[in-house]
Amino acid sequence: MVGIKDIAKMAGVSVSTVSNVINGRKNVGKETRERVLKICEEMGYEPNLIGKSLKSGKTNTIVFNFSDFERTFYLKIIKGINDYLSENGFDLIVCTTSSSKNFMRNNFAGGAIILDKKMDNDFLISVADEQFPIVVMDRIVNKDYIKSVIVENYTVMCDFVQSLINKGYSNFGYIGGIESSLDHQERFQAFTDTLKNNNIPFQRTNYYFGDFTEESGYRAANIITLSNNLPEILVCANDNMAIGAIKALKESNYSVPEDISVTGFDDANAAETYGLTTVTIPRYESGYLAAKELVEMIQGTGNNDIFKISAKIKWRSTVK
Amino acid sequence: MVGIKDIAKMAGVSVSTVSNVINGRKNVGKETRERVLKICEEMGYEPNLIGKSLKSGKTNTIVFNFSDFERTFYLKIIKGINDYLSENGFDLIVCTTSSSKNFMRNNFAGGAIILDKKMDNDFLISVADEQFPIVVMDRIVNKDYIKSVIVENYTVMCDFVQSLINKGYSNFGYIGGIESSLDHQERFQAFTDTLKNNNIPFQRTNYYFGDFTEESGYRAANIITLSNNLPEILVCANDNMAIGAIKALKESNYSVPEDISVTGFDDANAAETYGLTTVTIPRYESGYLAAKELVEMIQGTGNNDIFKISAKIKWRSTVK
DNA sequence: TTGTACGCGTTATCAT
DNA sequence: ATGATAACGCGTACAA
Repeated sequence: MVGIKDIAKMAGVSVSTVSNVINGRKNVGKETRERVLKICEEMGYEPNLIGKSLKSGKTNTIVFNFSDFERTFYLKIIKGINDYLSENGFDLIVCTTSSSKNFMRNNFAGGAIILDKKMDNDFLISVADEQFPIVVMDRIVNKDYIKSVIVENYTVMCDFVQSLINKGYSNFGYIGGIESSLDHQERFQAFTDTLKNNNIPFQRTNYYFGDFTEESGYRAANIITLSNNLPEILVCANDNMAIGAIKALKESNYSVPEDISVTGFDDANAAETYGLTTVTIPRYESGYLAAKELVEMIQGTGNNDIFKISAKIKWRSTVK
Repeated sequence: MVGIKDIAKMAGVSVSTVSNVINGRKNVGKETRERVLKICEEMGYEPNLIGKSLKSGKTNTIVFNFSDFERTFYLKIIKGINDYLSENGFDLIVCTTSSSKNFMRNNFAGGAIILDKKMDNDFLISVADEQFPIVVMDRIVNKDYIKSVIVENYTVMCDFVQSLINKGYSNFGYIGGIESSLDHQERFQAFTDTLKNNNIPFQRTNYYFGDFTEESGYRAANIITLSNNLPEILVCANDNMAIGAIKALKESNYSVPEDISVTGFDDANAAETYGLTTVTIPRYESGYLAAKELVEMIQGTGNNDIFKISAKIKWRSTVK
């Protein structure tokens, strides 16, 4: 590995001169500057990030933390983040939780975007400061230098359910889950609130449990077909469960949407294949905006208000 | 940020003693050890990786480089890599090309796994050495300390086509593409070689061009339906094109596989939905094995023979 | 314009 | 058993 020292030796100057040349300072003679640059070129010199960040305490590296390898839309978020950061001269490193913590504690990185729920709030609160701001996605953390970027589930879900009511649906079933994520709580709250505002009853017996996998939606729908009270429409907390439900319903010879309508949430890749009516979350854009908010905090122009991303209803064929 | 120095001050000992405690050396008194550990705990001390690798010149960090955000199976590869590395005490950072280069040039990282084709061979050859071995996926680079991990396309494709011939097919169509990736070259070579070995003619007019997107498969199949020579079976170079072709065929009222059979390659997520007969590539395993090979090179027990991953035929309903 | 000395966090070596 | 110090690669303040 060729370092600043080697260059200095070859150019017959001191390391500080090399450092000055590399960092574009003007206190170097033209002839010396050119000679040093030429040698750097020839030797393929690249500054050592370790030495650099060790000394300066500054860095252009951003950490993105995630861990759910099942959700393919995470790639879209990463792409959004990557695009904004590379447009703005930052390096991105993507890590899972344990590695992320390593890179967040030293001043190796200049900020982080956190998606993984396994990354606990206490840790984030302990490391976030002016020198290391953090953006958290899909959760809310109230602390200086921590900004929350969340999907506006509540509003869109209210709109969605209201639209369904306007279409004439009144007998609703819901497949949710035990998972108490903020996302899901909001979706379900919006669901019940909107029904209540329209004086439409919703009985707890019409709430079915899943775990957000296709398999669990399949099981839930099989149970529903065995009940003597088939809802007109089955609202599912995500697409995977909705698709599982559709499979089960078809196997039991129910037509969708003629006999029963089904909706999802996420607009996963498979949603289009099944013609599933669902809610599109702008994943790429949310990554891009999260990165933008982070960079603004780093540059001192940001704030830590909650940033809400709006979603859109995607009407397809599983609803009449 | 709390460092070894702070701990030393609080415990009233020297930094060396703290270092010795942290690194589990036995030359420390029991009472001192306990006191230091307690303070570390209280202060939330974590060793600084930068200082560590600055001193030792060694690192447990591995770079994984990729950039194609469209291929969702990349997540499976990453998971495979991540699992092996975390089981073996390495940290993984995932970056796109430009950032990757930054982290590969200093001794910040101890090795790299390269998937992105944009990362040119010349660069890889220039940085790979004993201190920084590299695993390349889906390409072959002949150089010490660079190991190639590739999917064994040729053999499985030969088996696949031979099985189809054994089933009685003899009039083949092929949707390939201009992309001259090693992967695709091998698949097509295996296709033509196997036909030739069986004395089955394949005319160039039965080769249709796509660009590996669903859309291009759709267009290609529409052209095929307009020809007066519908093949018995349409072999596609990947699943996306096969699915596009199936959609086009169905829209033209051809039944699959009754009127025409279709095969893909990849076993993408949607393949199961369409009942597509295809070839499964063990993505997770290939990531896991790539990481394993890299770690072995780092530990000096590896070699740079080409590592071939075998794929399996997945028979579904689009073939008779 | 150039060079010297120091500090960043850690570990290894040598001394006490 | 414990401590003092040099070293890693770089940037920078300050001296020459």
